[in-house]
Amino acid sequence: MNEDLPLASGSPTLEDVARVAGVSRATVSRVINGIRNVDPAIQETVRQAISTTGYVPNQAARSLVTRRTGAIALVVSGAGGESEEHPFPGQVFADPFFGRVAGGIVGFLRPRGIHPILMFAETPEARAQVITYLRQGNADGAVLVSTHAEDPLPRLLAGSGLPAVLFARPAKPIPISYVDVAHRAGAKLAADHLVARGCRRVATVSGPLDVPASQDRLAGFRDAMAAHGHPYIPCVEGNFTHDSGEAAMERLLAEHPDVDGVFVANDLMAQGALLVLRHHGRRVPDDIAVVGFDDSSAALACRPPLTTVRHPVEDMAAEMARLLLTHIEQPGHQVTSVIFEPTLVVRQSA
Amino acid sequence: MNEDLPLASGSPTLEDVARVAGVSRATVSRVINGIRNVDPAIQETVRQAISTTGYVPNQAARSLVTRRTGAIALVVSGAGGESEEHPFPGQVFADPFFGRVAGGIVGFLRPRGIHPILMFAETPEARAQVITYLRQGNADGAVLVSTHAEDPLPRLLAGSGLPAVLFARPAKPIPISYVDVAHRAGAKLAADHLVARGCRRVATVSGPLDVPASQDRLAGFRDAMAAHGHPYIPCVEGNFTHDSGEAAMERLLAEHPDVDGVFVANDLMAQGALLVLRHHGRRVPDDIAVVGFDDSSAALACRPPLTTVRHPVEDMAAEMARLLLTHIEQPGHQVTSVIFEPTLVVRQSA
DNA sequence: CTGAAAGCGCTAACAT
DNA sequence: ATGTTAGCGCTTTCAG
Repeated sequence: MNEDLPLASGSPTLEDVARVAGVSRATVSRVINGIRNVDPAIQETVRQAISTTGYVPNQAARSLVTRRTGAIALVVSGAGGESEEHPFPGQVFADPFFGRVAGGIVGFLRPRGIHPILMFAETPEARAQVITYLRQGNADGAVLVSTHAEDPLPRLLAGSGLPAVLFARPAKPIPISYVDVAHRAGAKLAADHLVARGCRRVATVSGPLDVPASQDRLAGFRDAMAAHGHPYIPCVEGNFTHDSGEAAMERLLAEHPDVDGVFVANDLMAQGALLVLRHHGRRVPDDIAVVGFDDSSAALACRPPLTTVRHPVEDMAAEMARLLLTHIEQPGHQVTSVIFEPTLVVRQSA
Repeated sequence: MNEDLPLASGSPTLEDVARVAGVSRATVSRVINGIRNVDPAIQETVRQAISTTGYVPNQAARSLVTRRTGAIALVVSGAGGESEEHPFPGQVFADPFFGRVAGGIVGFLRPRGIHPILMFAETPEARAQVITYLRQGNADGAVLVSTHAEDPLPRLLAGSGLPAVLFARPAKPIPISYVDVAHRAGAKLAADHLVARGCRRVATVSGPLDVPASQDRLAGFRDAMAAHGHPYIPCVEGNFTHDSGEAAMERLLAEHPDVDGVFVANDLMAQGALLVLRHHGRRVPDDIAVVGFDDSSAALACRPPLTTVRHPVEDMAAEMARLLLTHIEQPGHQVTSVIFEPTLVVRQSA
């Protein structure tokens, strides 16, 4: 090994390492990429050379030939029209839900040396930019978390032929892979629990009814309650925000003052509902039991702590990443959906 | 323009566009990169060729020669030791604060065609990976949001010579650029407001006292209260979480039952404090006034809505991105800090 | 098991 | 104003 050859200025390249180790570029490349058929002694020499030179591979050069970037896009998308209202994108990120998704994705991808590029797609321009960005080969594929039913991005993605996976089933059938939770089963868990604890006059606060998740939670809840002999379940529609939960609960109380149990379609709304109940002097769970959905950080911030249906977001996000990787590695892989089972987390609100 | 030349398989390259347009690669490159000195007629021909071929530039090839990736790392970092506790990284993302940072960064960077790569650096390995990742040229620089005072990453980054900017002043002096808010001035705003509304027995809940932001908010509050003739201000330390806010308020009430005003060092803790006050039957703001810090989404979720010191997080994040870009473009640029002035947002809690 | 050589697609001197 | 030509640093046949 030639210890003291002059290195070119700038950061060392394969060439430099090869010269120091007294071998060819190809050999250095082989040891770096862990390809066998390299003499152990030479391997050692090369490793030495790598550390004495302080060599790090140049990802651009590598990508140019392998056609892989080691990055994927993590797209948070809305339906559009939000551009004028906010000076900054990504307000939606205030929901702790997205942090959980990000955590799940990174947990799976990071050990594999892959990293997510964060993109918001709240306007038509932003959506077009996402597609262009992927086409330029800045990322090998995309995972998409969509907040609105009318979001056109899933279709754009499916049409582009780029590897992509959605969080949640699209509102209209689109040939694209996705992961989701069994919303109906989760709602049934809530219904069974409320009935089991003796609630007789049960109502629900749903999410926005144009999104499949909300529809399914509502339908699942009503079906389960019907099976328990409660054919009519009053419902007020919310939009998954804290404030809408308050408003919905307020209305429910006005229209059905005697409710003794309520299933709220997500924890953030349930938190708002709890505030309203307390304000009206209703004791939870004694006067009225409340079950949420998600088991987000909001559930623990509630008083009393919220009994809720656990949405395994991190596991789902990890699966989404895994699915994306198979689509990237096997371009012809068939469209797949993976459904997770929710569980009930019993705390004190019901 | 030669409409019907055979295109190579795969996606079209500059070469293909050039052939179709009947010009050289260099000319096509010039029009794509908006370099003048190109005949308008030829420009038009080239644009035509680009759209007929469906050409999109290959970013890897471009990066290889320009030494720019058009990506920066957005690093959320902790002090370490969190690896065993959580199966997934980024739990900290539950705090809406990070969503605001991300929004501010993207708002500034996206129009410039730059995107953030999300990285969590909660363990020593993860931190090393961040450095390696940057060295490999996967990103042109990093913005760092650190959650703990003992985080070693700022120092690693400063030592590496890679372009980087911090959110918030590091606990110990490090030669690295950062943006921050005038914590003392913000705390003074809170103090002045509490005094002006007639509070006489004032206390505070601070953040973790090993981080400069907490120290400064506490010191600024105490100084301002002293100036108003209140030399002794009781303080209970929290850690910026909802739960710690509850615990702190509980303790404050036990030790100083007669407090009539409290400055809580962030909104999440203030939310917890408000819950405790209500539980103890204290009316807010009549019996006791509460002022928070941040003006995060939690402030509006409080009952009553929280009077708080607005932390201009999005603007600060945008500035952080701007600063990083200047460091990337001018490698020798001097270390800089930018301090933002907070404002008081008066709602109903004080 | 190792080396030589041919590009990957693009930009940027340098010529013209 | 446009074309020619050299690479950027790496992987990967193909020989040996």
